[in-house]
Amino acid sequence: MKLARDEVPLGTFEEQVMLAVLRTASDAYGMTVRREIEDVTGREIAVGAVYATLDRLEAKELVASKRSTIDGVSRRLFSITAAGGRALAETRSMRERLWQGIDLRRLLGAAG
Amino acid sequence: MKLARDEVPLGTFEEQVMLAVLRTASDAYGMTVRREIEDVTGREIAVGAVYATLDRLEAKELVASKRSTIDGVSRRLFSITAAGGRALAETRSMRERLWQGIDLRRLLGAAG
DNA sequence: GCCATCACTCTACATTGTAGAATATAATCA
DNA sequence: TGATTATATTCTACAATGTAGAGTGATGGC
Repeated sequence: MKLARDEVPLGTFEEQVMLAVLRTASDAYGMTVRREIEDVTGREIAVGAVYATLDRLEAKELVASKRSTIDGVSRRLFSITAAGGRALAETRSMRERLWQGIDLRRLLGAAG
Repeated sequence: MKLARDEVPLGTFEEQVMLAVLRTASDAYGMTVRREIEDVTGREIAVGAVYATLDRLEAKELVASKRSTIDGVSRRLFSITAAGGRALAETRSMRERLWQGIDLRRLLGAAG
């Protein structure tokens, strides 16, 4: 039971959330992150899913948050930490090595 | 509680397992799939993790298996189904859209 | 028969993914 | 002013996925 949190790639949704934070840049808070994922992936996301994941990512220090009030509306703005950036990079390169050499077209063509 | 199993992208490990099945091609069974993931990603994988995931993928009909005896040794050979291929493709394109426009280099450089 | 190998199954539990109701705060307006 | 609407977040509960390690069964050599 070692749980080397390092080396373990990000979960699918964790990665989506982190990427959405990056994409919404300085305006990354719960609602915009959710909308961004919905827009880009085309599937519906529950609010709770976003915040729960954001909380867990923050606990692992892969994202950071700070309160910010704009136009009288209080928001929790998120950003990616250095460790978060590394986790994203590792997750991606690990996956790229696995996809290496796989012919997606043939995969779909073969069995339809 | 609709659970549209479609549209939901594959989990990180599910994807790794499916890719390893493709990579080991006609020799894809528990042990080789495990070894393949370990070799390519560089991290240790428990046998149980592989089989549990393979079983769940089979239940969702994303992979199929059949018994085969070679040199007196019985093995459960796995292959990717058509639906499995589509799931892989969808998972990948969904992710690619999210990564679109993100500068990994800058991401790592900025905060190190 | 006993031991070592190889492949797989089972059990149990931790982490991640998800839904939806509840709460909080400010803006609007009859 | 207090009901109403809109926005943002928190909370609760549970399902699905990820993981470890012990257990089982078959085979082959000694």
